Amino acid sequence: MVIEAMNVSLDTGKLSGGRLYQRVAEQLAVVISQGEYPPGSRLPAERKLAERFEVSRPTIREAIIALELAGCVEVRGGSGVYICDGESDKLASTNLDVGPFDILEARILFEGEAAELAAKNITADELAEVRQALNDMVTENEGEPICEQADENFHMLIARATKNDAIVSVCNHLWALRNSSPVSARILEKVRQAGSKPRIEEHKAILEALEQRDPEGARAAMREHLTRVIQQLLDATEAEAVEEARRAVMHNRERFNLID
Amino acid sequence: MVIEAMNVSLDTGKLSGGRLYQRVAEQLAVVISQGEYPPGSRLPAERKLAERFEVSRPTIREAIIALELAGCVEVRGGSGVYICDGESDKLASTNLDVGPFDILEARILFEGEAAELAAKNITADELAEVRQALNDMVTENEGEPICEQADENFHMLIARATKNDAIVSVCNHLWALRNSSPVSARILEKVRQAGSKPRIEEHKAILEALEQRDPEGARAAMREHLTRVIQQLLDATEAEAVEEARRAVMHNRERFNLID
DNA sequence: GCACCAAATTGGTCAGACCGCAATAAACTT
DNA sequence: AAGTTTATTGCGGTCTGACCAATTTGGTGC
Repeated sequence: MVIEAMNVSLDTGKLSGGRLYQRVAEQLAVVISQGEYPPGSRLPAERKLAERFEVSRPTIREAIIALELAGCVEVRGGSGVYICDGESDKLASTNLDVGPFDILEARILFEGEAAELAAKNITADELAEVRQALNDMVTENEGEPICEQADENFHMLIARATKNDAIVSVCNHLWALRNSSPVSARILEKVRQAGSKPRIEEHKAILEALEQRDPEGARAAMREHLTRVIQQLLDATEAEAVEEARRAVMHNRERFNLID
Repeated sequence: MVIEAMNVSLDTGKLSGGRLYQRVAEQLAVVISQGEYPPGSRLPAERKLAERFEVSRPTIREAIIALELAGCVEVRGGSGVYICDGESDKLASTNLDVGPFDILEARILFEGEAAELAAKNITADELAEVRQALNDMVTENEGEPICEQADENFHMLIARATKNDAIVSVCNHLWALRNSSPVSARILEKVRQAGSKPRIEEHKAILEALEQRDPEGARAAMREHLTRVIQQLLDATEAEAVEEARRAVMHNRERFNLID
């Protein structure tokens, strides 16, 4: 028997992840967070859900497993799937699709302060590592992925230099947000195409401030750097006139006139 | 056709969870961590794994999804399943047991900036919500859990007032760290016993700065508040002379002489 | 009203099939 | 011989339909 696969509609636009189960999990999370199934209540049977979301039962099962691992639901064999009353924390932090502007703004605020603290606590060894990351960015500027990696290393090394695990964790979180957001991915791709050589000088300024143990200077250099990245993003997205990106632009541009 | 189900041996003793996929995921995680499949390498095909673990392919898929959500592996459609060079990324951000001092220090840096931004963007409605949260803290100061909740609400509302989802996400993350850390829980419990009335005044100062749309004042008030919390933590832990907490004290006290 | 058992419901798992993508090998072109 | 295109192979992705096991439910008889 021939099966017609992939005729799934779900044309409400692609949500996160190319995987079907992820889209279903997200939809499921939405209807749950909207209160359709209050905490403690039971979700419809897998078979019904499969019918409702127009996917097969295995897919529904996978989505439920995702929610289960996220701590949103509890599965009791033979009985049903129950919504945990564990707030919507998990849902919010997992599914929140944060735009690149928000992420960069947060990084300005946070990494600026982190750089200031790092300048006070960084060791010679760590300075060497940061310098190495900068070198990687310079020498391998053609190989995009490596450059991206070096960029992340640069910033994470500074975070680590603060000797504060919470700061490391937050920076990790921000990079994870950036990498997981589909919107971010698309916009960042455009920036990548436009080339980004001048970033080197800005990173260099940060490094020099750190080397001189200049907290204020490090903070300023970091904010300067990230502000310029935002500026570049604004230009890139404006040139493309991407619909939703444009909305973000208008929304953010006015806000950024207030910063610095 | 009649299928012989549940004749699976797996008699290596019951592992976690009654669910098959969880046991398989655990076994898989073990063989991966033992180096049988080094980071970057590819896992055998799902069909082979199903054969090896004596389960069906759907079960293997579910186990792989669990590992994927845990950040241990990456699934590339049409290609295979690859072991992530894990590093500190997912594991660290999930398991990292961050101490309360680090969290508070990060909050000083981040929430201070967030408050500054919030003062610029907060609306009248949001101000009312913040004021309500403060009231909850005052009136129900005896009921600890409610007070805790009101405290969290107070800070999260300010984060939301920035209109920046990334900031909301980060604050969420910091509170999650605080709540998930066993060390934090223990130390915070001590502080709770010592009473914490004066916090009200500090929160009030933050609210007033927000009401006056005073960015600098809001930042200062927030940092003042959190700095005092740290001070209280330091005193509480010193009085108790908790071993590891004391180490943290020594480590942090000298550092905080540099801040502000 | 209560204990008990059978049917209905639900999750758990399985086997086999088809689809589209990705990587590699083979054939072709230059 | 080197580079480019195309066919092949393998893999994950998903679907279907079935059966198993545990729970729930409703009836039944006491």
